[in-house]
Amino acid sequence: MLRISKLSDYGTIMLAYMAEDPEALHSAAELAQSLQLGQATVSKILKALAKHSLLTAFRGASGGYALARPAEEISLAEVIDALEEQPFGLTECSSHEGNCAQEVSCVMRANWMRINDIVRQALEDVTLADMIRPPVPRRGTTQFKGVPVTVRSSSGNPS
Amino acid sequence: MLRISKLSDYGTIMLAYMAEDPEALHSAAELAQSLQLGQATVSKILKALAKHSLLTAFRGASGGYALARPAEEISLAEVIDALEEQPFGLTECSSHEGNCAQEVSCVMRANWMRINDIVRQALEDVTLADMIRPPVPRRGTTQFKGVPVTVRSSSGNPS
DNA sequence: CTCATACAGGACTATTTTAGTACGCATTGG
DNA sequence: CCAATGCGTACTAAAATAGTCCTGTATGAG
Repeated sequence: MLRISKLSDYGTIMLAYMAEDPEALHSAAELAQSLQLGQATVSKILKALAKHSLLTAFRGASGGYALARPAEEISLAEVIDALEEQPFGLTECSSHEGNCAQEVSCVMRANWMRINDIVRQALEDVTLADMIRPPVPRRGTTQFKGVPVTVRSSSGNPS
Repeated sequence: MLRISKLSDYGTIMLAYMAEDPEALHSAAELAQSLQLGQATVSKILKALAKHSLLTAFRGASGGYALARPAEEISLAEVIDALEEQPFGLTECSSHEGNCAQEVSCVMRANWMRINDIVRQALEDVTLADMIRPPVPRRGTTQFKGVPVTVRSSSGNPS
């Protein structure tokens, strides 16, 4: 379908949870407990996130995980990249080229890729910090209506 | 992952194929032949599309299918709606409410829904007519209206 | 120094989803 | 009438996903 995997979903929730207390070290056990998820599963997700440098792991007794970066700098796209198996792309064709049997499908590929970009961008424009913030119908400027999200341009000197 | 099903992919291709010759009646056999797909599969997809009024079916000898509407009026969102099982939504939570065990996840739901809207919109903005048209790098026409994809924002300001 | 705790990495199993096929029924043009 | 073609549904097969477990390594506490 058109849905992120449960692992990514969990991962987002876990990261959001950790983002609310970025200083603390969170162990797999704690997270599993707090979020009511299987410990083995939580552990698996944490490992993947650490491997992709979204989390920093501390081993040993009283170890655990902490966000590797501020929540404002972690986008959903990164989380998904870390936890989904397949590359990214709405269609198979959009991720790897080559095996289109038909011309029509090849013509469409470029179009799919453009749609992909839009989705991708939407995911990149939202950070963990945004996710734990109450709904915000609009904040300063358009929140993430396909445009600027982490808005700091209200004051006149964006970039 | 984050990918439409093969059925939707095929469906899009099939519709695009038909859109190139909207007057003609296309039988399942013909499509299977032309697009090199299994006839049973093609047939299954056609049925679903007809059921959702994207195609009009003609039974009996020398029957077949034809687009129910001009290609300009059929969006990818409709195709996907017709061919995907689950409702639509990047997360489970965004489609049906209720079972969030945690507060964090509930706070996030609204945010996911916004992201959903963006994706949805991107899919609604593209029609079959667009898909069979060559790549079209340009924006600002009626092509991929609405959603500017070029925005940036991944700069976090963690203060 | 030793041990319990906690992460690392990988293999494995179970479950769920998706893809693909089959088959009997209904419709219709020739 | 009958062969072509769609209709509906049930079923099977394959693949992807989710979830578990085991063995190894690091490290803080006692």
